Amino acid sequence: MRESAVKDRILGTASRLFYDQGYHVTGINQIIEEADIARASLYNHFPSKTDLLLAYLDQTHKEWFMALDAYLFPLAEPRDKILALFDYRIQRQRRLKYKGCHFNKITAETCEDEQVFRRVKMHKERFRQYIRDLVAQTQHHSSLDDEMLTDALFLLLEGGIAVGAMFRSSDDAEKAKLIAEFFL
Amino acid sequence: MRESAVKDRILGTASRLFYDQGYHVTGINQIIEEADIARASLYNHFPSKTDLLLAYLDQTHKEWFMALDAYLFPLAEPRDKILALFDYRIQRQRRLKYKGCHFNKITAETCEDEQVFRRVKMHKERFRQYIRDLVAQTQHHSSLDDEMLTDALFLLLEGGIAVGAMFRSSDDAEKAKLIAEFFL
DNA sequence: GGCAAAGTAGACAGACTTGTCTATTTTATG
DNA sequence: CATAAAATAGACAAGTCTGTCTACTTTGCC
Repeated sequence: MRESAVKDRILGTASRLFYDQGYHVTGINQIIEEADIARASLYNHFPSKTDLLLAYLDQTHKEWFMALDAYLFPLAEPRDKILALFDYRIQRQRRLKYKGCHFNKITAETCEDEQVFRRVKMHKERFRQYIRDLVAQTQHHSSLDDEMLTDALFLLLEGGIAVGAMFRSSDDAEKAKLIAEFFL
Repeated sequence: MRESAVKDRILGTASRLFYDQGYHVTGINQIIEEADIARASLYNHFPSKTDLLLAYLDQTHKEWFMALDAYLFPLAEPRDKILALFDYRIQRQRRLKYKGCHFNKITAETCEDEQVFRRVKMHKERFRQYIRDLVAQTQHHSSLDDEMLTDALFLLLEGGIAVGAMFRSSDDAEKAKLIAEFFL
């Protein structure tokens, strides 16, 4: 039997609230209410609020890369794929009302939890590797070597999204894309 | 008469805790305890926790630019000043244990407060302007125009610090500096 | 139909939260 | 020295938080 619909609704609601409002200001009571499920159901599926947080991070990580793969799939040229990385994140931010990167947000909120920290690092390192693989397939006319180009693209992307959150805008991510085009 | 030492101790303790642990997990009780002052003293100087937050942001903004000015003051060449921007932030992050930008952190925590939002935007826009002024004084051999170079530097800096917070490291900010040197 | 699993409703404990208030003591200054 | 301002200790209200528990109802499956 598939995962219960109740569990999905709990995690979905919690994820939305954790991202939109923040983890610490989101209470179990609010999750219960908005997901319209019983208190015991939540604690049956997730023994603690921390477990819910970790499930949120795992789920977000998984969904994030699946959506990215789907977004880049139609494109043939590695260079186009790299530029589409910017579009992917810009569109996503537009949909999410410019609240920034999920993993950046949770890092800013929960400083000490090692399990959270590990997931954040894993997600970002994997994204950097994703870029590295695309760069390796591209013949760019940049004076930077592949590794530095990878870092430049990664930092422009992360910077663009982070600044975008502070300005509630995609302007900086768009600028980041324009700058990236100069390298490629 | 100068501002009371008690007020300074309240704001100093609150600032440290807001940054280190996060705003929402820091309670008034903890601030009182660690600052070693009376409850009524806190509410006498700061009518609410939100006022304390705004004072924290104002104070941080002010101190941030003063320390930056002091850091760049000995340098003559605009190009050196630009590169020193990276060093300034790297050293600061090392001292702060790589918890990232104060304004990025508070943005991630408090989404809706317009007064917070305004201060964050103001701080970042002023920093961008700071870079823009330095770029205008530099004769760089970049194919990017002044405005794009400004954005590139700004985004590399912000990206480097944000990523550094997620990895608890200054590696990415160091890389950002190396990339920036190619432009200049 | 029967039976176990899953879900529900809601009370409850114990601790924490922000902010107010009173009463007292310390400090600074004319 | 006197007087006003500032700081203190601590009780208190009213609400929130997470997590546990009991009792009941619905659901799915053999």
